[in-house]
Amino acid sequence: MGFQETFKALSDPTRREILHILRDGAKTAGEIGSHFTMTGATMSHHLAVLREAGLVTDDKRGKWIYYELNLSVLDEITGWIAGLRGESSDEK
Amino acid sequence: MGFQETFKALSDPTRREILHILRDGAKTAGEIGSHFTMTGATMSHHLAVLREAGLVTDDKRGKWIYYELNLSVLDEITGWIAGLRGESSDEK
DNA sequence: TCATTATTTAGAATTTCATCTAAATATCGT
DNA sequence: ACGATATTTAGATGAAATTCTAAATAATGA
Repeated sequence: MGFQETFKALSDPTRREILHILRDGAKTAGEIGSHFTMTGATMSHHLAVLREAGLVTDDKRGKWIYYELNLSVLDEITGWIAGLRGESSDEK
Repeated sequence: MGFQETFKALSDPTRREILHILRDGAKTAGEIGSHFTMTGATMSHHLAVLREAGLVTDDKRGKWIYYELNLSVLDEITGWIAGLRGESSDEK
């Protein structure tokens, strides 16, 4: 994983909004997509970026794939930021 | 400003390392650049991106331009992440 | 004022990214 | 097995980002 993929994933407004939508629980790709005007293929791409960054997990149940927020990666981000404040940290 | 520029700025490893280098105080563009192999022009570009995102401030003193970390923007990031944990926040 | 040093700006080359359309895969219900 | 639905994959396109070289700007010191 690493900060590279995480920050890249967070650098797109659509993807940040997706995370926001997932605050109150898992949703299917379709439900998430219904908040946007882009095609399903584009949504699928964004969800893949978020998944590869570890920011969401996916869970296939029958016909649907449920996406859910994964907060632990965000903890690493807050940790990295804390490291900038003096507690010396190694990660770049 | 806004999250767009901030996350974009943080999504590049060189720029994250620059922030790290600035942990222990302001440094000139040249001092910062000496940690990397890229040209001064490229460094200047990265510093401009960080400045536009509000992550650093610059202070011209004679021949040199000192760059310094600005932590307040990073507070907004931690706030945004906290908002993902339930405290409903509006920003995307 | 002239040469030198520090840094930025301009413009070009290459790569990466967001998005689309079309096609593929998988599952469900009949 | 068939048709409909949910989602992904493949391939293309245009826009944005990173990096470079070369030129410009600004400040210093002789």
